Amino acid sequence: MQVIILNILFMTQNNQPKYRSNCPISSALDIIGDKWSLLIIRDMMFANKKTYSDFSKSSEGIATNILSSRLLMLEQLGLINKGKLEGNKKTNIYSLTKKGQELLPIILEIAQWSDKNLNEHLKDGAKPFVHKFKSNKDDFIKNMYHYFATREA
Amino acid sequence: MQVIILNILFMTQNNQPKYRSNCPISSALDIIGDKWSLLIIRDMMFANKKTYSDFSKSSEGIATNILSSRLLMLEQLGLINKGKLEGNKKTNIYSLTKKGQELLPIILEIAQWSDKNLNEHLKDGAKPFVHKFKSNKDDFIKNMYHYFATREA
DNA sequence: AATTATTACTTGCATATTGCAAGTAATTAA
DNA sequence: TTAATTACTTGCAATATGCAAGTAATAATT
Repeated sequence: MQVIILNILFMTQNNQPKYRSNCPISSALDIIGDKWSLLIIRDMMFANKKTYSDFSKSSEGIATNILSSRLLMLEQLGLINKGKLEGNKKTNIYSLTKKGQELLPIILEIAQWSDKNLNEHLKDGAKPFVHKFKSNKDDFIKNMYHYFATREA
Repeated sequence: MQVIILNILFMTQNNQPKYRSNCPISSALDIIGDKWSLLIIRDMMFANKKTYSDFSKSSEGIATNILSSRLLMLEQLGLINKGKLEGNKKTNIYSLTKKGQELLPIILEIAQWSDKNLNEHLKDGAKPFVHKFKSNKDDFIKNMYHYFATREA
């Protein structure tokens, strides 16, 4: 019996994550409903961050123990992969799986919501980005997926 | 100086909520980046829940103290309103503000993501709903906003 | 070859948040 | 007049998060 306790979800005896209900919204929140998971994903998507130390340098200042547990959880749930570059045995390279990449529309809708509803305190830097997303969401998302793919190669 | 401590965000001396950074994604997560806030919003949107006891009967089983603090936070941040029905001095009626209603696209994208990526354990009941959303997102959202408006009247 | 730096963590402990059970005060219903 | 409902609060235990320091392996520098 695996005893790894993840911070949000945890594994039952049969090694299945335990969800609060079978509602799709609730179940997603069991995974990404916290302050940090989506920020790690954000940094992978938009800042091309790949390594533990990359993530630990986020402007929000994630604690290393939280980072560690989140990376493990995201990996176990299949949102990210953990790998190495050849010729380097030290540095772990984290990358988004398809399942992880597909969080993009959620993140973009969040950005759009904030842009509209929280802009008293937000910097204007994200405005052109959000504006472009709004003008043609499907294209924007398609282009981002293509960008993810080319980045890997 | 107001000393109300909200569970996620908290107020500074000048009564402004304190965000971790000025990133739109991080700032939204300062508000809705927890396991419960979006579930309350979900219940208001899709189950037409309005009262404290409505919310306390969610299938995920929110604790009443958490419910209480979340309702207060959502109200203070302008995502929901608190009111009464005339002729009833007891029951509080909570309703979504525009700011709160506009979380709909986020929630729908979350539902779509779960439908695709978590469906081992999800019930099929939400499938037609998600399918309809996918077929024409803009229309779907417009119809939902219209539904919210007519419900109030 | 030896020292230093970097990377990816873990550990311990304090603080904050959540979960649970019980209690309360103000209505409203029987 | 009593009972039930509603909207909470309170106390305490359990979890999760935050912070500082430590560690082991690898890689870079001298």
